[in-house]
Amino acid sequence: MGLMATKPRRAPRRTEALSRDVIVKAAIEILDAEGEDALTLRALTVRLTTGYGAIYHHVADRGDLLAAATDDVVARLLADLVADAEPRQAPRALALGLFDAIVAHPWVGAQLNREPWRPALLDIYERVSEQLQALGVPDRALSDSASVLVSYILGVAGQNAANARALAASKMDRSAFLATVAARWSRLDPVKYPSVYKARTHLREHNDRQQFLVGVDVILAGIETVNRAGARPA
Amino acid sequence: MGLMATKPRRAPRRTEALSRDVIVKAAIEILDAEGEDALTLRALTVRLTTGYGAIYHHVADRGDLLAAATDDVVARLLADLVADAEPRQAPRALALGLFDAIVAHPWVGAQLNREPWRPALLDIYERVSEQLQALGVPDRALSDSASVLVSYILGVAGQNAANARALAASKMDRSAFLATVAARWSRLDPVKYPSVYKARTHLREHNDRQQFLVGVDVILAGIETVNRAGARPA
DNA sequence: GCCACGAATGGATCGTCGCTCCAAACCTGT
DNA sequence: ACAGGTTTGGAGCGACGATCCATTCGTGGC
Repeated sequence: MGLMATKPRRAPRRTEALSRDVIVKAAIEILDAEGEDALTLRALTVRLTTGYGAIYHHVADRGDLLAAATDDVVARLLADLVADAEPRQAPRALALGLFDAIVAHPWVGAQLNREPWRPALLDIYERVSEQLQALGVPDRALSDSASVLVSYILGVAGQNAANARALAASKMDRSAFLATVAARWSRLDPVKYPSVYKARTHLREHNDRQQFLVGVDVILAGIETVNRAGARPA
Repeated sequence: MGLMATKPRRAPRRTEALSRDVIVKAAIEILDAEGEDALTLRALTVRLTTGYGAIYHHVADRGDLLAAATDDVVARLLADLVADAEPRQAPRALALGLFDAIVAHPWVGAQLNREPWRPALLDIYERVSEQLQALGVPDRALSDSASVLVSYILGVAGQNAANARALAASKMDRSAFLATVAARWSRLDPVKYPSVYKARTHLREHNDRQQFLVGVDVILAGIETVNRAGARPA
């Protein structure tokens, strides 16, 4: 075996140590920049200039990584959202903070829906419960009330994630995409879909964030009404 | 070229004609029996004893197939749900019908969340709008009100789909799975999660269906309250 | 009666994915 | 110096969705 001068030595080791945290941060950057489908283990190895083994040494699997990224974003958000002094505004502020975070990171919305038992959603549920309790919701109605609000937030989060995915897949910019959607709605049969058809004119002035807030207000009003009226009939 | 007596003839053609509808029905059967991950094109070719080409001739791609299956289930459901004469009960009946359908076909919940612009959800939105209108919700508040309810339903649907996926992945039966979940909740830190911890005792007597209905009532009460109180301040 | 042509079909094949596995490289204590 | 454990890099596996093309069927024109 003579000239093995240039035998394919394996690549040198990374200088900075790898860690679960470094990997999660890199994952978040990929997710935010290119969407959830872009987070592949191969893309991660390229970005971190490492191999699969190194990553799987710190992370169980892709699901674990997505969950860790979601927990990270949600935990940071909840930490930043200091409790509003005004109890009546507190749930709104919390909900709006979640909404904004999910708009900024649509993949978080998808993940919360995919695995609702992970810490991220538990934290959210806990915070919502506390604020509803501070608002005067009786203990016996707390878990039901919190569930309604959390389910609503999850629903909106999921739709937001779906829209972001569709936008990314269409490879158009935001305004062109919205125009396409509006055009498709206008082509709907007004006989089969009278309500949807009527709503299409509002599409231009439509504001997702404001509509979300209206929904929160409706639910808060409903919680109040139900607990005031139905004060334990039994 | 002597003895080609047993040259590998391709398999004979199917006798009954293939069609988009036959394929969709087969997909629904697989989805109901084995969950959404089990719907692979290979499984479909086996079940239909055919090849990929035949399927892709009738169906654009896997997403198209899932959407078609969802549209089929939802359309059948909405057709069966004849309008309740009593307007106050109509939205509840609709919501409950959707809930039951999604419990029976958890993959429908996931798909509604994944692609909320497809006909299935449009139909749902339309029906909800009609019934809210019949209930006396003013036109200007219709789209917002319908959105809240639909988003809530979507949120619950998504959680249900997630639970079904987790149950299937765990390969346990339903009661063993619930016991595992309850055990995990009991191990939560009561200091960090006081509200969740308090709610754990209700887990035994917990009824998803009833909780869903409570949520619907809360939202309906909220819609009514908001529209009574805020009668156009401007 | 036959043939030509489009529609329908079966299956080999491709590229990509998540993940496993193992040897190489590194670290640490003795 | 060296042994044992930890961390790293990357070849390779099986499964997936999707494409592609040769084959086969059905059918309308002559």
